[in-house]
Amino acid sequence: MIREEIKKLTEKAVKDLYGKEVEVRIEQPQDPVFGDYATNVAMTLKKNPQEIASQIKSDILEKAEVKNSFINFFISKAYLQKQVKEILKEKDKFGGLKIGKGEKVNVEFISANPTGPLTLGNGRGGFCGDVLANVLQKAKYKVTREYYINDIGGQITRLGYSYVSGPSEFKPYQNADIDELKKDSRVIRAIEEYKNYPDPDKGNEIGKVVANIFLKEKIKPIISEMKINFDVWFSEKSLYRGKEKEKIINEFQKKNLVYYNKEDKTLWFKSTKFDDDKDRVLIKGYRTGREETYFLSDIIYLKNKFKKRKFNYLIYFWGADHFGYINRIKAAAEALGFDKDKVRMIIMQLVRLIQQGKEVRMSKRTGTYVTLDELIDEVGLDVARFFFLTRSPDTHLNFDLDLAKEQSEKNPVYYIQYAHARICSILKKATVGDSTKHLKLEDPAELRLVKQLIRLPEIIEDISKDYQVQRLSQYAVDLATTFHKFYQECRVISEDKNLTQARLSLVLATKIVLKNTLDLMGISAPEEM
RNA sequence: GCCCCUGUAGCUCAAUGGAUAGAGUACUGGGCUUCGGACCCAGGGAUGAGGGUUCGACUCCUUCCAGGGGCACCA
Repeated sequence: MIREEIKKLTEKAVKDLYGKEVEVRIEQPQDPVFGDYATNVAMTLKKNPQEIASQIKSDILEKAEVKNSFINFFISKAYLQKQVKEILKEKDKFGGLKIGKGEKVNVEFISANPTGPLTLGNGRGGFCGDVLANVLQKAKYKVTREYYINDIGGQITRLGYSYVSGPSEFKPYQNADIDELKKDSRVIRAIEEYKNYPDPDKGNEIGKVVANIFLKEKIKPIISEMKINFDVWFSEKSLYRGKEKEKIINEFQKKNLVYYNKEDKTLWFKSTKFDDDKDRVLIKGYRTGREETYFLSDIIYLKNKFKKRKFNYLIYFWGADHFGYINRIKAAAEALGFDKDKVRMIIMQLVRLIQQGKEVRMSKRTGTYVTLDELIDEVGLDVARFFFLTRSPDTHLNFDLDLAKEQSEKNPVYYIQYAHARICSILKKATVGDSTKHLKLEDPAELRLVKQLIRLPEIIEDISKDYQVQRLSQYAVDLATTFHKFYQECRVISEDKNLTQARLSLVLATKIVLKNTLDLMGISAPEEM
């Protein structure tokens, strides 16, 4: 990676001159007159930039020039020409890094309750989670994509009751698919059983039957339509099969981190010892039904991930409504002796539905209900993915289906795909020869394109560090733009055989990088459009 | 009341504390006898308001204004 190499060169120069070990930051200037890469190290060290610049010598650089106290680096042609060959050699491996060192990462996302269809918010978290997982994999982390199924608890019980006493018992998804599922023989059987033995817990049984059907027949198909492959579907219920619950409570007792309230028979975890606002209940008291809180499940789950399955990092994609949960989960991690900094939550701001300029609440009855599969049907998967992937998680997303439909034809994703199709069309007209020979690439448009190509590993590195997935779509657009400009400036197939071969190699390299980028985003790279 | 997020061009969004704040879209005007015009080129337009830190602030701190989310023995 060129940025890495420049960084090392600069750090060495600083060390040789001043005997200091410093971490140098290499950035990319917006204006090309300031070079391809630049550093402000002279300013931060309060040293003479010219002195440092003169100390840096390498054939990867054409020059290192000082302007406004920055040191500006210009990459040499020879280096760029060589990089094209590298890309052709690495093919789909290009962009890959080793920084993950094979460490295990668990990325948990969507994890929607199996009590209703997937929403736009689930789509947002789903696509971002999936793409982050792809990127981390590319950076040599061992990634597990995981879906946590809430198949136990109040939601499920209420869902079950809604089949017995009508939809009003289950507000969030009134009418949603209830009539359809009421005709299902499995559901009918569960309802019959309930009627024969009207045990309060049976509501839970019906709920479980419905939830299972929902998961299998509604959620999983949409997820495969989203082109997301989960490695693990983890059942919350399964957490209670062994003795983990008791073990954890014992451990907390030994560490004096729990207390029991006799009056209402609740067991509390002292999360205030770890930066949480208040203590949290682990075992519920006066309510009927289940005694464990969701929080307790999550503690068992966390331990399962860290201890039993030996993950090095846990990443959670949550909606903003789960914000308050961060501290208590981190508190639990600390209490169990894990490093809380290895538990990372990515909070996605909520998606609101807008119609005719006003926010509307989801409701099937009023016809203002947009589900994820509806969106994908309407605009296509590539557009849907790109739509969510361009926005930073912090953006409060106002979703207007009419606007999305109207703009889908102009979506930048087509601009990127068009570049790919154009490349394929050129490559059909000629054969790329021996690319190990010297590639005579000298035109500014050619060199700009190569510089853009070799940024992919840098993007992977940046995303692996800060999880800002939107960098990737940003990059894809930049790359497509640079290619289209190159295409405008330089004719690929011409009388000049050497030049044609050099340019064909460059075009093929661009195809590889573009395809790798689109693959990471889960977006198709069409040969023709 | 306390905690978190947001406010950038008409609209939708970018910008690891860096140099002249970038794209798309919309609008205006140009460019194909040549590899795909779903393209390219040019133009006007923006950091909510005030203080502060810094050589340097959309970015960090602070006050205010506006919007969203959270503050459960729900998930």
